[in-house]
Amino acid sequence: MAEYSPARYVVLGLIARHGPMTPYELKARVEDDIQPFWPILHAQLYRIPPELARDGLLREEAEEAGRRRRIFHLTDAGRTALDRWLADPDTAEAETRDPAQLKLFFADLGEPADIVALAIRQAERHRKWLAHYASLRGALDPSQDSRQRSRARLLRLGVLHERAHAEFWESVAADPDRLDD
Amino acid sequence: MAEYSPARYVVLGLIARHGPMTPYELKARVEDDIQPFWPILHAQLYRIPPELARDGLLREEAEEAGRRRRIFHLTDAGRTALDRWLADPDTAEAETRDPAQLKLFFADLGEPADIVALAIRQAERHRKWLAHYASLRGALDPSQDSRQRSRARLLRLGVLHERAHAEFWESVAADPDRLDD
DNA sequence: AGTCTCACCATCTCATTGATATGGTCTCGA
DNA sequence: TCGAGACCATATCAATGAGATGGTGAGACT
Repeated sequence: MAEYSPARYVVLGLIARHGPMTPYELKARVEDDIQPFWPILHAQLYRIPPELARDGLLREEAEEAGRRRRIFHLTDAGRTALDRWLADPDTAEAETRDPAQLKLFFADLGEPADIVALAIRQAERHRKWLAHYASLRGALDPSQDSRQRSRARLLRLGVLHERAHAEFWESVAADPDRLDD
Repeated sequence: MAEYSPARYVVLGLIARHGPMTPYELKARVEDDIQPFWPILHAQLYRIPPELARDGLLREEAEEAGRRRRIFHLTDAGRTALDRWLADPDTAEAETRDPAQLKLFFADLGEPADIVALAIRQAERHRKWLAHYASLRGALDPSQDSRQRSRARLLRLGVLHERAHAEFWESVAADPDRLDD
């Protein structure tokens, strides 16, 4: 059984959920919903679907009229691969790349005032994301269907994550040497 | 002024803090302390120092005896570049790549039981990291010096982060449809 | 003394992704 | 009808990812 990168399952999953799609539509959906926990450059979304089609997990269909965009459909093989991935509770470790934590790590090499300036900006940034996730969540009606519930579940993590980080940076701005949680 | 990637400042910072180093020592320090918020493949730590040396930010010195390892020293130009980076409160956005969140995002396409299995593993994983950070923090004496305080500050974020995630996944395992925080 | 073994250390290669520039196409309003 | 701007797609080159491979030296053991 072939091993695919997570980005490929993003493509399979989006098409499974929303129906046949062009790379351009994939790009829009990834930017809106997926970027925060799995960033994908838009160019990738033009490279990946043809590869999946070559492997039989998608089927390409050229638009008849006008722009003749390339529309990708899920095949049975694609659905099977997706199901297998979803059913597997094993996952690779999460990876984070946060330049702000890097600067904090090396803070002892710089001026004490730098920490505060950094912390103020970070707190602001995380507060913004927190508000964003909270408002997205507010717009949902999770009693509706399993898709809304799925979305609400993940947005809850977004809220908790951003809240923890916002509070951390705020506390650093207020007192860089605070020790307790 | 040239723009360097964060990985380069990791190299400059580690050498600034601990003195002249070989790539192998860099590798060990990165794995121990930096991996969680800025992963770097070990091969990079053999590519980057010669590049920084070419640009004058490091100076290479071959070991005299025995293994003749390549030892890299910080130059004045390197120290200046590092200081400028540390003093700049602007940073790029943090990036996260978490396959578990991806599976959670697409959970509505799979079986309800999959969510629970996934959540149990994730909770376990985050609990482990939480214990790890807590114990590292316990081993510090932050009244000592600014380096220990710096370390303690960042470990506090690690603790808060892992706690938030562990609690989230535990709550998902217990009740996948829980809505409140 | 020889040699064995393991930890230590370094580099190379090929595939994949990152970053971004470039360029075509359609719609709509002036 | 002809611009302007949104929509859409691909190409290019650099950087990083992933991991295989191989040398070196110190101490253990015969």
